[in-house]
Amino acid sequence: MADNETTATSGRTATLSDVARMAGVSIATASKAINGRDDVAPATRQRVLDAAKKISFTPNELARSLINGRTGTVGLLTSDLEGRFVIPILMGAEDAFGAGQVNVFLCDARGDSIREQHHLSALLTRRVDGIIVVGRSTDPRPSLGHEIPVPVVYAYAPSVDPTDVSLTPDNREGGRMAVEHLIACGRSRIAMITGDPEYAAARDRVVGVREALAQAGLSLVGTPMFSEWSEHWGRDASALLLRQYPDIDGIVCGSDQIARGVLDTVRDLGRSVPADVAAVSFDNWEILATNSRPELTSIDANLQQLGRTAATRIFEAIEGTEVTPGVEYVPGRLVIRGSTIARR
Amino acid sequence: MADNETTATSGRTATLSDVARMAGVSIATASKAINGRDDVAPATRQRVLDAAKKISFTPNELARSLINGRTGTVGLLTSDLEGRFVIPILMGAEDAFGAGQVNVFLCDARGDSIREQHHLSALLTRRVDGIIVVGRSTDPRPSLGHEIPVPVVYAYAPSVDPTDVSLTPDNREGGRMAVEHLIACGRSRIAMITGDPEYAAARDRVVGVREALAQAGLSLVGTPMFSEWSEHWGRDASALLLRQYPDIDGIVCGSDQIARGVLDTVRDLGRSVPADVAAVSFDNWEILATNSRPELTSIDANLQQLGRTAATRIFEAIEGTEVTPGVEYVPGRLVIRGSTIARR
DNA sequence: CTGTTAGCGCATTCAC
DNA sequence: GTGAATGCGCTAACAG
Repeated sequence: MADNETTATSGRTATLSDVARMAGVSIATASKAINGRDDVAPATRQRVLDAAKKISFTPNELARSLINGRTGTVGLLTSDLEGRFVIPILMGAEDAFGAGQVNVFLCDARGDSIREQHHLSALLTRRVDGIIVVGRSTDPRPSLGHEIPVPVVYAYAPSVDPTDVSLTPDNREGGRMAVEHLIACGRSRIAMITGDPEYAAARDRVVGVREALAQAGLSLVGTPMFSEWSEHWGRDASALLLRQYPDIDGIVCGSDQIARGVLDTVRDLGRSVPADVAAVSFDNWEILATNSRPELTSIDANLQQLGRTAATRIFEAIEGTEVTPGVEYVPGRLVIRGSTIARR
Repeated sequence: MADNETTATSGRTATLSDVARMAGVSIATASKAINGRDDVAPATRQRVLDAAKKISFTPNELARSLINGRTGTVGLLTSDLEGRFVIPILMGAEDAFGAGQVNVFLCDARGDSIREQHHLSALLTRRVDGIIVVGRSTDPRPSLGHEIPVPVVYAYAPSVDPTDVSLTPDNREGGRMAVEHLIACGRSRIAMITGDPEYAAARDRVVGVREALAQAGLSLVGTPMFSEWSEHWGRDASALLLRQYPDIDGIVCGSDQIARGVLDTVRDLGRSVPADVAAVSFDNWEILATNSRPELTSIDANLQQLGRTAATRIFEAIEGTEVTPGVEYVPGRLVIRGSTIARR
């Protein structure tokens, strides 16, 4: 039960020399045959391939990597405990790399810089070809520095160092999109309830919101309400807001969670969404957005796209292409649901 | 901008022989010095260490692995797109392995068996020391077979093959815990609303619920309501249920999402949770459980613990310890909040 | 204590 | 076309 026979002659995993011996050729020839080099006689190649299959030979990628200096692996260094951001990014990266071509080491630093350093050295020691650093907020994070011998791309949280390559959601543009959509829905008395003001995401969205309002000759009703990213806050803030400004007809919510709270309160107050008050939020966290009454119109940050782009940048850097440093802002997309446009 | 000088003499990453040359010793001695072997003169060791630091030498783990046959990596093969289950499991596994000691390749097969096969070969080619397979439900999944030369542990979704090693949440016991808690809260008219009957998780929990009720001389009010794992269903089902059996005083919900829907409806009907109706659910998905009114009492599947155990089993198998095959059921834990016991 | 020798598994010259 | 030789970076016996 303990030993896993490899269907083969030996008890160990088969090596190329096993294949060569079995096919009656040299290791070199076996290598060429298996790697599809064209300077091998068709008959010989077939013999080698048959032998390889028979003993279920699996090339040892470690040995290959040792030779050509590339491992076909990248490290994904994250601090995003919950995995809410990192997973879509990881999926996007896997897409871009092509499944099975490149493998990803996922390391969770738990927000601890010591642990991050440990993981970083582990990754370098394993000779990853590149590193994607995923932060847990869009606030700039410390750079890993330039002493790292492989390309590094910062995703979600940009690096504070402008000479690094960073990708982050365009929250300002997101704020604009939210307001433009509300205006398109015929709203003009628009307020904003958002999360923790310590977060750049919260502040950036407000900036965008104000810009779009100004451009339409409007301005925010009341001041943006900052506190926490929770349903509780959404409930409390909207109660206060609607009491103070009963004629509000549109609310931009800093997150789907906040929007859920807002919906609860509006409902409790006997008003209707979207007829009386329309709500648009951020994140497009499906589990929240598609289960509310009504469903939430929300701005998706396109994280999977962000992951794909990150992978592409890594690739380019590996290939030697010049990658322009700096922060690249990845646009979001508006997903329209029932909280802004009534279903019929 | 393109070249990353390694602070060192050459333009390439430093190797052990660079260190040796610089310290004026042989490669072998340098190796011993760096690896803390005790047959090196203190002075020599210091010279080597200094040299290594100066050219920022990083040992090449690939070369090491090639020699000792172990890579210190494991593969996490998942089909859980959303990452809701896989992330806690991954974190548990990282814990158990010890951060930095072992690195994890995370591969998402997207529920596609072709892609899974690709990832599997990629992992084997990279010579991972073990593989953890994480399913997206607790329904048994196909085995990867026994031809695999490294230990495999199935987590969350057990393997259909009883000779494989599997770990899965104990949903039956979870069902019992839920009912026992409701009974302890003084409830006796208990109903159940749960998700898709195709899921073993849904069925297993019902079994546990019935067992615990029977043991207390009670039985379920009505029949278990199966449909989907959504808030919508929770709302609809509870409306129906409470109309049919107005004297219900406890509801076991198949998931936190369903519970959220139930809470909405109970509230809409002018009844109070937990005073009139107590609700307990499954998953303890914090974002849902701690943001409702009242917060949800929920059964946590202890996935992080499950991940830790999975890693431990892999470890044991690698070390040659005999690991008993079969399905191991990991107990959950009850997290009590306001939906069963009123806050004061 | 230190250095020499021999590989780990494979790909790549370059003669034959 | 094929195979012997060389080396990727490192460790593990052995000699000295």
